[in-house]
Amino acid sequence: MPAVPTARERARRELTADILEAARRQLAASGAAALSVRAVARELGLASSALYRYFATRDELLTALIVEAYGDAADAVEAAAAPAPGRSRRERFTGGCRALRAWAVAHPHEYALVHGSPVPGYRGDDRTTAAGARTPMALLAVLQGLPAPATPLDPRLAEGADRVASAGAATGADAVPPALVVVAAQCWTALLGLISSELFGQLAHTFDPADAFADATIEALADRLGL
Amino acid sequence: MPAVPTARERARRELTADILEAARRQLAASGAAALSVRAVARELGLASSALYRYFATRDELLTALIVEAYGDAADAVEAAAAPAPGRSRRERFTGGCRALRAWAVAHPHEYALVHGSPVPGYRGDDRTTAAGARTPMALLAVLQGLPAPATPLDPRLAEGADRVASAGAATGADAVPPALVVVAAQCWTALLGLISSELFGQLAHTFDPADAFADATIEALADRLGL
DNA sequence: TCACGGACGAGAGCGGCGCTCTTGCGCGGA
DNA sequence: TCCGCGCAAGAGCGCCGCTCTCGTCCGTGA
Repeated sequence: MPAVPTARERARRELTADILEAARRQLAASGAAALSVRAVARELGLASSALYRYFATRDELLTALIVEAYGDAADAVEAAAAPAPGRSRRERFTGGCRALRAWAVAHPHEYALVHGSPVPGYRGDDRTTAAGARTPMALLAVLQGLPAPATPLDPRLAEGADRVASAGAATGADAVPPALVVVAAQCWTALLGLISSELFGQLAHTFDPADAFADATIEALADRLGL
Repeated sequence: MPAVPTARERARRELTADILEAARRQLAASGAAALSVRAVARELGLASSALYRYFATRDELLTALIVEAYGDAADAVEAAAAPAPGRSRRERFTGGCRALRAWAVAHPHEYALVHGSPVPGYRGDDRTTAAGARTPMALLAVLQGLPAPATPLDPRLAEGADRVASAGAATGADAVPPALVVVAAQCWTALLGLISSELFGQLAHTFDPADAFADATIEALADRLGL
């Protein structure tokens, strides 16, 4: 590994980035199922077989996009949920939630890719699960130092709550009581349900457009967390 | 339309049913994206072109399966949420929610078909939205006669709540105060989020297996509705 | 400096897909 | 009885993911 990369290495890196960019564009335009290796190659003026030197499989290309999407969403949420002067804990939480919804509305295909039905046959690997943990952990970090809810912890949930807490400890999101971790997880699934329902048309002809409904729901989640 | 169907008509009906059955089997085995007209035809010993006399398009076949899936889920939920001697309102609600989750766990591909990311390019039509309304309406009907929650109705949500209420009036699910309709809709999206998170692997390495987590979440929803 | 190995892109090709069109056949209403 | 329509089959089009082979050219070690 030389300090100065060879022309080959530079070219490889650049072409890899170009492929990802074209794939990203196709994903945003038409969704994951419509993303085809051949179309990406066409857009780049390459033979489709050439792409397989960079991504062994369509699934690998998709995995790269999934990791990217998780990262984009997490960036937005972390920025909105970060501590800031004059920003209350409740505002950090609701801001983070709203940021995730806004990102999802702006990037529906990317959201569907990571939080919709898994692409058939696709096995999430460590890269994707790690990338996917960032956003919920950012929201969990907001709850640090909050008192446990009045309702005691269901013993059947203790193991899961500990797993979450220990995962959060690595990212500084420890010191959240297990019973609160459970409530937080419930709020997390509720938030995903809210966004998915809106994007996937479950709210058709009811609360549509859904801005007010989303805001009200997020406030209700904050209430439930005691924020 | 004769009282006695001709042999042609009988044959057409039977073959249509056979096609749906084979498609159902493929869906359950491999998911919606893997369902192919050609494979269904192969299973039935037909030329693939013959199937297009019965379903003009792969999407139409998928639509029929979607309507079926909605119906199956609604049957299960309605049975569990129906009034019964010695069954409290809370039990009807939580039973209905648990029934939906149980159906989803038993039929993950069907659940993904109706509540996952929409099949790209697929436009839900009136048939699917009508079929999809049955389950939430069954749960809403449980709330008939319940008092409105303490928090007043957000005026921005009044229109949507009215739409839901008027849709529910046709199915006997009227007499639910608008503010409660909003909370019910929030619980509905939360329930979908709970089930989707479990099925689509968002809970991986945390609350997995998710039975206890699901039960606790459903009880929390009942609490929130004042049941 | 040169020769060789390996990375590279192009092209042909395989099997599968959704979907269309044509062809020939047999049922059923006039 | 005879004609028309519904029907299944087959060929075919353009797409897909993926593989293999082949000629080329870069980069490195001798």
